[in-house]
Amino acid sequence: MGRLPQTLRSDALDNRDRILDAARALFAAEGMDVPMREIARRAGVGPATLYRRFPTKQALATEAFTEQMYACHAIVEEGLADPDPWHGLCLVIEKLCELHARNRGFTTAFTSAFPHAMDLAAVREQALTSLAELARRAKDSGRLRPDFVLDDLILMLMANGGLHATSTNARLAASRRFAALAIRAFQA
Amino acid sequence: MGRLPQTLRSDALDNRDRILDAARALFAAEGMDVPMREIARRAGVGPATLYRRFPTKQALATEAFTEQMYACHAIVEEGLADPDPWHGLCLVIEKLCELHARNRGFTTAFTSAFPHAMDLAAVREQALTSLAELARRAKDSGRLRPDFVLDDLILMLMANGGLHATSTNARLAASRRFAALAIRAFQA
DNA sequence: ACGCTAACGGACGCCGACGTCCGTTTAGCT
DNA sequence: AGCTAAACGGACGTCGGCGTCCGTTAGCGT
Repeated sequence: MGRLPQTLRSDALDNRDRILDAARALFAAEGMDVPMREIARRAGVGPATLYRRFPTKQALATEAFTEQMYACHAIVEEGLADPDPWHGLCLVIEKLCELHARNRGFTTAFTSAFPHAMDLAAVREQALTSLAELARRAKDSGRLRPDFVLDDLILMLMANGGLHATSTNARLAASRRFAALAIRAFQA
Repeated sequence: MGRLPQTLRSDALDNRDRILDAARALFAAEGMDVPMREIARRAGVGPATLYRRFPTKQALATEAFTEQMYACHAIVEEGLADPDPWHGLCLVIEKLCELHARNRGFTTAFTSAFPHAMDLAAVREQALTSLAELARRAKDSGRLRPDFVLDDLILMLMANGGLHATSTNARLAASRRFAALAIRAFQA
């Protein structure tokens, strides 16, 4: 039972990065159902190389979206740092909707697609905790409806994912209007 | 160039009905991406028979959803008949959301999937006209926000389609909560 | 009852995506 | 420079859905 080397060769590492770049671009533009081979093609590698690094599409997606996941976290923290909690919450809603609108695939991966928690679950939970805290403060400030629950926001984010449109710009516009409506629904 | 008979034989007509039933059931439950063959299997016919009646999936969907389309129309008319226009509009929103939640496929067919207007366009337009009238009255009554536009409602319906869930019941629950939020967003 | 033909459905070939194997290339170390 | 094993990628077999052809069945009119 020989030990595998933990350190990738330089060319292998380079290919890995190119694969992730390609995956991110294609997932964002086309959604989660792009063929694995197209990602490989775009990255300039053979299918075998892709499968060697990421045995399954979920593994690839998990890796590709950690970046976006941390972006979500950052957005929430930023909102939490806002002196006006209601204003912070509004910013969070707007920015999260925009982020999701820019990434066709991220939304589906985030909400339904991957039932079993891809490793991002931890970050997700942390973000949710911060979000709950932000909501509590906003509620205290009297601007957020007292009967608001966190699930309402999650529901809205999931619904935001239903805004299909061929062009990214159209999706962005729809998403912005939707965020505005969501905010109106939440305010006291 | 022989003339084709305009009248279907009795067994053919029977099969046609069974195909439509199967299609409606499967489209509602599984969404628009069920294989044609599964519809045929469920209807108890061969693939050839299915393709003979409906050369394309869109043709089948168009026929299968006319019923739902008229249901939409009826819902809007019912809302229009309500003495309280705001209450009527709320009912319309709730019922439309529920209808879409019950039919996984209808939403996608209705919103984005079929770019070129399936024959239902006429009914759709008529429903939209009635809806605009209802909105006008609701606005006059002062309960609906003055800056409401019809597109906002369409946006919400599209977003409602993003509420994925494995079970129909879960989807229904989510849809109801969503409808309530939408109504809150719209009221003055 | 019988024949004509509409209608049926099993079977076929095609295609695109999948995941893997294996002969070839090349990075990295001496 | 030369060697070794890590890494590559083209090629392969499989699978599932698609749309069609053609030999068989059975409705309907006489």
